[in-house]
Amino acid sequence: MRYSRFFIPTLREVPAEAEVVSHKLMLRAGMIKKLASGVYNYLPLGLIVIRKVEDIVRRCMNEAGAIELLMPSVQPAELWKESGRWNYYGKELLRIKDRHDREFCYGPTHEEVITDVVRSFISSYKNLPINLYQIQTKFRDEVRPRFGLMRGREFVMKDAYSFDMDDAGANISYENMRQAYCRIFEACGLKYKVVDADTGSIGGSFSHEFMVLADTGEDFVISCDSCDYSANLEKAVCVDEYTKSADELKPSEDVETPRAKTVEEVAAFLNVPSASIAKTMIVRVDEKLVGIMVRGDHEMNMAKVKNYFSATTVELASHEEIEEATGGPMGFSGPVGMKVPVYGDFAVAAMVNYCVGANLKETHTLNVNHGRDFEFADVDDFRNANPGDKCCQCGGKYVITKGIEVGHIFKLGTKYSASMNATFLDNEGKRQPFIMGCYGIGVTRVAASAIEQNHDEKGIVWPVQLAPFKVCVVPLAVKDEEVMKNAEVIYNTLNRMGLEPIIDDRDERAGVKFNDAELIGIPVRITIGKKTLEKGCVEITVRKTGITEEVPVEGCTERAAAILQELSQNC
RNA sequence: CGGGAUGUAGCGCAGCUUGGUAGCGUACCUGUCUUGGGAACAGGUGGUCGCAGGUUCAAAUCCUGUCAUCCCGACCA
Repeated sequence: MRYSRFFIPTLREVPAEAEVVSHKLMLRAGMIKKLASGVYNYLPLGLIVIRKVEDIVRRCMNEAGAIELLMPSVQPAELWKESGRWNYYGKELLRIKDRHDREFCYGPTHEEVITDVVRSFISSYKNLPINLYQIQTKFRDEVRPRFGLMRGREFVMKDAYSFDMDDAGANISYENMRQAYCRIFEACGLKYKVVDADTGSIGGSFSHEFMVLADTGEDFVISCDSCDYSANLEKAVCVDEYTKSADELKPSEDVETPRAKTVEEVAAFLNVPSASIAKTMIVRVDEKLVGIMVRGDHEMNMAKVKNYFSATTVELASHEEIEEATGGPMGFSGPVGMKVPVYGDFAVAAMVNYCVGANLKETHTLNVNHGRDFEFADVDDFRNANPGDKCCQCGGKYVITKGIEVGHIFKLGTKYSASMNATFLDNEGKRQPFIMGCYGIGVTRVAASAIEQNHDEKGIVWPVQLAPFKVCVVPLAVKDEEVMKNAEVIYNTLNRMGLEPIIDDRDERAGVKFNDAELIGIPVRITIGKKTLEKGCVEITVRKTGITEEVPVEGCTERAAAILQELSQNC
């Protein structure tokens, strides 16, 4: 590629809209351009990188025996009504109508469509298992798109769906995908972690997430410091490690706590540790209101609540609902006299003589005790894990790191095949629903997270595998015949060697070219200047280390190849 | 959806308090000169100041509404 004939609109300054590194650098490097909130143009340089990710994904998926197809991005409402998700999916589903007023949606995922395809054509166990995938643009009307490609509304995703005749087969398909995913992220040169995950609204029985570790990640990964357990925050199990204090129960008393609503405010006002306070959150589980109590220094985990009640929706109650449930205003809820059932976290169940809201304006009650003042409907794990908590597998300690979810695999079971009547005949001639799995990779998000993980103050430092160009040939004096002649020879040789070079043939000053090459993150730069050429040499600079070496013109391309080889192995 | 903020040239920003010819840097174009780390000089192109109302002789500036974007939170295969 010739730089002068290509289209890389780099920016010297960061557009004000960008907050995180990958977003800033993608804008500055001329990879993307925003069209609307969460909707981006993929400019040529960005597209090359996205295609690289797609190629790796495609290769690994094919090797794993999956078969590519392409489904429509616009889907009829009927299929979604059939699976029950038309109502369930909520506002994230972009619903549209055609000219005949028929309802459609822009596909956020394709379980319905693939199930429809498979039930139409596969009716015998002899054709199973099968794993079909596509790489396609999705649209999810996110409440708050942010961070550029990291959380866009429109994005490119690889989604695969497996169909098996029985549970054992489905487990094999799942494991097969898990391994394929590891190969994919390794091939992309990313540092990642596989974690236990909640199944969320896609449903199903178990699930793993693939997290790229980066400080700017939106997800928290809980892992154990002494075994291989890791899970996302929603899922990470908090064990009941508490022993109830044998302290004598004190009589309870109401105290006024003016203007103190939050646990921190109450703790500060009463001058007690927040761990001696129990907060009571009113949540709406489907249509029912319940109270959930967690220790003041803990956070309630909505996913755990949702799973405990096997609910479809769990939301924090509105102010009106809180008054309805407690008879008191928001901020002062407590379990005593509550009109709805109260559930306690393990940690609360071990507390004695604790402080709770009194269900009265600006009042809390001290020395409350369950068993005496109120009863729990049940006790379970309802909170987020904290660093230092006991590992649920080995008793080690949890540590917390940030990650970006780039892949998610689910074992779906018969969720869709049952609701959509997708069946086959088994070897006894009996009709059975397919056992399904689904497997997603955020292709555009992989590109963004690669930048989060690989950058410095000068710009992007692409892993060789994802670099839009592998070598940047920089002739310093475009008008110098000797320099240009050598640059062209080197460039052509690199091209023949398949090293995907770009030659910066622009009539720009050295600084401009160096800065752009560094910004867009080309792994290896070959600099051809008059001075070094007089010695029969060129310079090779490695983007990642910044180290420059002088090598003879003869053999400089082989040296570049060797460096690239080494770089891709170190990833 | 709750809270906060911002919309002025491709990008980054000033001007608004106290209404009176729309500015700076960068990018872009032309020329001279320069050429190993974002050169210099000279000249130039480009904006109905987000949009719609209102107040006023006069609105980027004041008022009302609206739209868009961003941040925090809630939510999220």
